[in-house]
Amino acid sequence: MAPSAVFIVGPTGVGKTALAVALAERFRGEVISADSRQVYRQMDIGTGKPSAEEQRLAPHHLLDLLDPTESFDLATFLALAHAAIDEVKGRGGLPLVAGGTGQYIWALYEGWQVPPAAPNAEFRRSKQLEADRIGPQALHQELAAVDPVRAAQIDPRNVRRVIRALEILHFTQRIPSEHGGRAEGPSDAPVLGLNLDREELYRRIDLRVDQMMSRGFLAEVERLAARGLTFEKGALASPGYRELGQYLSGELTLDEAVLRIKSQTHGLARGQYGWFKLSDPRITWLDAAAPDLVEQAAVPVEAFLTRPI
RNA sequence: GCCGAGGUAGCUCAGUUGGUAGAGCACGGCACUGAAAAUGCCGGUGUCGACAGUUCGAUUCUGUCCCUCGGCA
Repeated sequence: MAPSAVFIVGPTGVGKTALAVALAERFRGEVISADSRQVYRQMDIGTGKPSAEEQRLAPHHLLDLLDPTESFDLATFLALAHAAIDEVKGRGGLPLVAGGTGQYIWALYEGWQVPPAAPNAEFRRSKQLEADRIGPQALHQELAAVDPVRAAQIDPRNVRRVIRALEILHFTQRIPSEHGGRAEGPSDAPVLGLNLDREELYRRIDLRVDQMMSRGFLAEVERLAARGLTFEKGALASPGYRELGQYLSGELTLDEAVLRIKSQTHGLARGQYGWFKLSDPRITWLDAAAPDLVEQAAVPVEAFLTRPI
């Protein structure tokens, strides 16, 4: 069985945190964040991290674990999330996994077996150089020669994916496509999806970006930039941080940057709907704008808590 | 009121020596098993301001009108 927890999913800005906190208060729950950027310290405003008040109302896990210079990944998330879930259950609480990182959510829910090859920066760097030299197609053929199955699944132009497959091959000495699979059977854990029609969602996102700006987002980015951090890759290669970084380096005016943050965040939300599909039968979709949202969400949670074991 | 410039996609614009049009951004969709807010892929969404004239055919040429922006009054 996948972890017995309640999952709360949906695009950025729909109110996942608020619902998670409300359910936590009601069911003695604790929130486990499934968010690839909220794990970073010093990235508070731009990641929409739960406020101090929200964190006071309900215990939160998997926030503020790393410095923005460090890297985080799926396997680390899974280990930490499982540990947090066990810990919460151990004290009789209800784990509420809430977040917008689709890969993390489904990997946890479905029990993915991640190929046991830790990222190797040196390997990746040298393969990237190779790709620059011989071209993405040639690198892709290198993979196809040993693992045509995996190669067929990856667009040759997606160098990053090709390199990852080669990395698995190199460090495990096993064919990449033979890895993977799921360790656990289907889960009966409820997955609550928060939905908002696109126009309304964009309106809320735009409003939220403006609020972030008035709450000191720029100062937050200035502090990071002052440390000499770059915005091209890693934690800071994210909507908001990237654009304000471009403003600080003079590539954009502040108005342009804010406009771009909004549209980039719209794009993020669109991408999240790719992971959380309205047609997915596992997801119980709720209207995020419903006045009785918490009541509606409580129903499947009750059913889950009182289910026969 | 006069002179000039201009009205083409949601926005900023290009273009058609007459054969119903295309870029960027925006927007829509897809993939995803240790970078995932990452990375890669696909898609043009349109009364070419309105009406009339010339023409086989007008977004393109002509006329009138409407609107916008400058300048002069």
